[in-house]
Amino acid sequence: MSKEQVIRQLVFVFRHYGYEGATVSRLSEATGLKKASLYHYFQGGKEQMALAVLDYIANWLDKNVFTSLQSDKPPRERIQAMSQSLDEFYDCGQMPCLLSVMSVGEANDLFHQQLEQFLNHWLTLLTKVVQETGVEPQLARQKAEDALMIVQGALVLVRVTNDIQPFKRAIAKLPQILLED
Amino acid sequence: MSKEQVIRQLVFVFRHYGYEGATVSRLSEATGLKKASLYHYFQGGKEQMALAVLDYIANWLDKNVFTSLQSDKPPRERIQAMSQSLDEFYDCGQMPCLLSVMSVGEANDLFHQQLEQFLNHWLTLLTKVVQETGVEPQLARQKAEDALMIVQGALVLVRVTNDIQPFKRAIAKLPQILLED
DNA sequence: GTCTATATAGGGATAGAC
DNA sequence: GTCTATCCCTATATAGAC
Repeated sequence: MSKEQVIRQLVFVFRHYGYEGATVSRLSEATGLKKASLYHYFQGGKEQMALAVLDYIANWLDKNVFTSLQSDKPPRERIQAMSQSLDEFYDCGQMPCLLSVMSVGEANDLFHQQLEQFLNHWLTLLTKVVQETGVEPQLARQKAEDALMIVQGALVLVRVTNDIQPFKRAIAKLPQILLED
Repeated sequence: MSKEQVIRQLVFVFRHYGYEGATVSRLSEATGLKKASLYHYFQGGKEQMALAVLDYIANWLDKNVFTSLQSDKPPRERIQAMSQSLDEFYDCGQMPCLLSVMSVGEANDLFHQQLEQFLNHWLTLLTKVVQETGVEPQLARQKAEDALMIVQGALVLVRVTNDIQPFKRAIAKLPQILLED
């Protein structure tokens, strides 16, 4: 089992249980590796496992979302590409976001820097795309924030109601939020 | 110290740390009561403390938000009253929402029923207000969902960026989301 | 690399004095 | 009602065999 395959299992646990809920026992069970083996891969312990997960997620989004945001296609197509990737990334809203679950409690103390940097990067890229459509910088930034807000909010609603429709609608609404209104 | 005052301190810890992060040690420190004293108030232990917190929050929102949603004033005024109460309830976005932090991991297993029932109640009341303005039931429900989504999403953004402006804007936008568009 | 076994700290929870 | 002292369990982490 490659290290990347291990990390993918860790991702699942951290996203669903949060940092404090992601016990080494659960991480061990999910990966099929005994605790000592996990510590062989990640000598910094659970904190390093979480960092590896954050890094993996940042790379995935960079490759699948941010790249298409920066392509040379028209803004609308780039937004649609992002929407599609997000639908996959959040598994139709059923997979929680690390930004949400890692910005709470002890995890927030440990990883705030990474989370903030990542979110700002995302917002900056989105703002640029909106600006290209002739929108003023400040308003473009607000639209970018609105877009991420509705996605994050939809994920909360889905978790609580077990209904993925709000997420589907939020994703479908992204072009309108960013390009119209 | 009255039991209500104790619960108010518990609320703070659960909202900021989530269920698994809200250790009895932290709860003890926050309330100024030693562990054994907490167990005197809440014989069901930490789970009962969380239930008391959920109950307290539900009552607060019922009294301060839901009541004004059901008043006999015009819809716009009721929405504005709700917005104002929410600004207070979330302390300008700096106080996390239990719906978000308790819908993760073990807490979600324990409290899903309460969370879902509460959220559905809120959505139903909001939907009714929107319907009164002549909007079809299905669209009214979507507007209600959009409103709660943007608030929940704003709370995530505030936690990660340490900037309360997105929350302020989300609150200010509620009348538009619910009554215009 | 992966395991069993174990060390150490902190979690939730209780007994019983005051 | 509140406390000190304590129990048991699980959490994180490590040692060392294979």
